[in-house]
Amino acid sequence: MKNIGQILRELRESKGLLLREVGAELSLDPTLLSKIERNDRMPTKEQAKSLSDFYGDKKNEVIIAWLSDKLVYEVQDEDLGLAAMKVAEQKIEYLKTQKTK
Amino acid sequence: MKNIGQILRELRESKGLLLREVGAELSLDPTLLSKIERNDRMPTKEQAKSLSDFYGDKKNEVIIAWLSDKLVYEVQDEDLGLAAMKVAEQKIEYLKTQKTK
DNA sequence: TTATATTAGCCAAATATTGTCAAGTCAAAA
DNA sequence: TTTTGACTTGACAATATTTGGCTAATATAA
Repeated sequence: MKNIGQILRELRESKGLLLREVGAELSLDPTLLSKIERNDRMPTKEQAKSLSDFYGDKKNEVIIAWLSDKLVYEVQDEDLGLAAMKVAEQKIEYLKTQKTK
Repeated sequence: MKNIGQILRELRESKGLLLREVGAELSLDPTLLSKIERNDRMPTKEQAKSLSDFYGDKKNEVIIAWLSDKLVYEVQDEDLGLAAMKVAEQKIEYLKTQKTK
């Protein structure tokens, strides 16, 4: 159950790349990427997208980690967070059935 | 599976109150409350709190609807939204076990 | 019609997020 | 020990988003 930062750091290191190398490739300031990998900054949607593309495999894993981290952040200090999460799940499932109509 | 706006409107109408009456009670501009009840604006945490307090019963229901709506909003047009939601749930459950230590 | 309730549009103020720079730490190489 | 290179940190300006609330429009009912 990894967070987006961990995943990105592991992916980068597994390829032996430097922050500045990935940064150059994606026009992303290396210090910003550093923050992202330490979960100090949340990547924007575009950043998450281009990072997941860049690392090729595990695209969905990256996006899911990013999205789920945002969700956790949203309810992190709410007593009813978990309950709300379950309701939200049902709402999404319901919306899905609606869309197919 | 109601959204926050529906719930608030139903609660208000069930008590026969006007937007301006509830607004006056909570120092909330009636036009803002109108937007909230139509899901045009998301109430702030404080507004959600004071509204749930105001309506007394169903406090948790109001808060859960509010939080879950925010969560749904966060992933609404993401293909992986539901998958991310499930991961987020696990992350929260994990964080809970950590806190009790 | 007139009065009252609600909704819609708009925009300024407040708040939050983002990108970037300069300075800092740390470890390994020279 | 000094230097080098990779990364981290803190601060701040630029941007973007959210919020509150005004005025005007619309609806509903007497």
